[in-house]
Amino acid sequence: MQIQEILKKEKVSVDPIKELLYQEVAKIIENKVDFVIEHPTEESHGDYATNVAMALAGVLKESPLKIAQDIAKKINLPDLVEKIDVVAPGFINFKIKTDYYVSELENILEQKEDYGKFELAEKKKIMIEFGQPNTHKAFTVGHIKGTISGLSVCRLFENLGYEVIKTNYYGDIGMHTAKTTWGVQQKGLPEDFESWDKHKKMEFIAEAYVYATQAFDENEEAIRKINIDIYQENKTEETELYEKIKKMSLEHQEGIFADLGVVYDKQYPESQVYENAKKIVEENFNSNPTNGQEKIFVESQGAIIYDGEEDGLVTWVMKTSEGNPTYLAKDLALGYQKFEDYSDLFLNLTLTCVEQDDYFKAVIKILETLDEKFVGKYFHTSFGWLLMDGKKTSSRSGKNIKGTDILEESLKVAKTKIAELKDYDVEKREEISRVVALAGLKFLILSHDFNKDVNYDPEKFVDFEGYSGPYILYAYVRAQAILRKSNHLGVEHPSDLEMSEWELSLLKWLARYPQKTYQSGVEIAPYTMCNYLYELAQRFNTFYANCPVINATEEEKGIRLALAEGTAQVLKNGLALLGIETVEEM
RNA sequence: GUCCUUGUAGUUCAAUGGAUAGAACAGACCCCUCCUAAGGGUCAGAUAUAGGUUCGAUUCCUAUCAAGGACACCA
Repeated sequence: MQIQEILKKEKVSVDPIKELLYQEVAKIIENKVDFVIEHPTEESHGDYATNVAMALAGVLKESPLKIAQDIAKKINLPDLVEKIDVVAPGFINFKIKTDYYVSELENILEQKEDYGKFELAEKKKIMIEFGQPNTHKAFTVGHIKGTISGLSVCRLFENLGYEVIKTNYYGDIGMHTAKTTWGVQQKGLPEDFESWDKHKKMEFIAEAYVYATQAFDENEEAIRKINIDIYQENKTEETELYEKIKKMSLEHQEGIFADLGVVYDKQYPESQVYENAKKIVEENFNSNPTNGQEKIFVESQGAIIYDGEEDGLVTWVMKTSEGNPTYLAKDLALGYQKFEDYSDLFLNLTLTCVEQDDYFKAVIKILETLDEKFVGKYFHTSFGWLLMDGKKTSSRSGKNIKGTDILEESLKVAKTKIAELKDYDVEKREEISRVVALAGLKFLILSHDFNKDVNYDPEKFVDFEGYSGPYILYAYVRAQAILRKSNHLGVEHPSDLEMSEWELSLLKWLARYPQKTYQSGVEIAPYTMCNYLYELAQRFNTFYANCPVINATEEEKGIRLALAEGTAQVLKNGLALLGIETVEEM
């Protein structure tokens, strides 16, 4: 089963009107056929529509239009339906009273930051593992993407009502650490290294890794020795250096996580699961395949492997012929560790780049085979690459773009842009640039389906106009400006007053927020939230251009101010789900 | 070769099996005496190919083509 299906099993009320209409229609047709209540794409058709007549036409052998008319006549219309229409080829459209949407707007203003939050009957824990950088190596753009994506998934799950445990699993052991240690040793640490700034230090480390990788073939023996010393925790000059680099890497990473707004609840260093990984492989190693033991790992060419053929998978090495457990074995140990630390864990979700899809199929399959407690609990989801100019970057090539580069670049562009447009003092400019830059980068990354790659054009950087994070922030800022200048004292919304199309369009879209947060969460799809928020900002901007608020007549003013306030609130709530902060001016 | 993912305007992305396939950027125009023009408006422009399922397919199925990824001792 997919994790999405499990999440969808929780009974929560997402859209009460939809549920009401569904029940009423269902009563009439007596479960003869599946149908849906949906929002028509074209809003002039109505607020809700159903395809029930078309679906029923095949069963009843009658014209869908006639069936639709019958149903429309028979249906017991809820009070909040203003109008019902039947249209060719057989759609039944429902128009909802404006009063309902006004009352939903009241809910927004009352519930504020709690608007759109779901509550589950039982608080369940979900662990989300994301980020996973390696120490002794550059923090790549992929890690940036993973961290930003993971944070958003955490926020979305929290919004669904789960208790989320943010987890990081970082690679502080293995050949890459040995390579880097060797590389640094060869290059020699500069005298004044300690006084360098952390990014510059890290750059030096990353270069040492590239250098060692290129020189690996001629120096394999020396590097492998370092690797063994690290694994065996031998005290040598090299392992001391290894520890020093590790400490520095971790400080560096923590700084980046903080910049991105992530604070982990739990961190698992790979070195910590190493011993257990060994044990798991040994305990499940079938040394004599002919004795009928039901142990799943076997010997092959000096290594211990998992033969996944029966399960439709390939062969994976569990323990190298050198005797070290592989990353897969360590991931198994990590699984056990997670469930030991949190025995009441409802689900685990590991979020990585798409290249690990098949690998995690094996991890999960093996975990489920080894222990029943993992069945239906351990999941993996992936996201596509962050491409530079349509191409992948590699941490081995010299010309790679590091994670910190795109953070710095985005900040630089935001600063320039603000300096061009506004005359804020330095402190204010710094703070606004920081928020705007992150909004731009995060929105760019989150606005794509996880199955797809994201293109980052280093020339253009990210857009600050149109479909972008700053566009949404800007709408928020405009709404806040209105509220600041209106000295509003609570908001009154009358009214028998006929609303304009722009006001109605905004009002109705605001009410969609809860269902969009739900969809975005259960489908693990932050991009759905991006699309919603963009359209909200768009509708607000159109409203803004057509409906003066502060200079409106007294009777118009009530609802318009409420719309501005409601929009600001929903934008803020939605952006928070993406891990994006707001600013009051920009 | 086997398996997985993805093919929609010039470009980057949308569209729980539904009504006229939506946006943004780039292009051509228009709008600041009015709440921040990082904005609003107008025009032009797209479902890889061939079958199938369905009342209805961008969406589901099959094949082909194209791009990317995974596939034994690196993580």
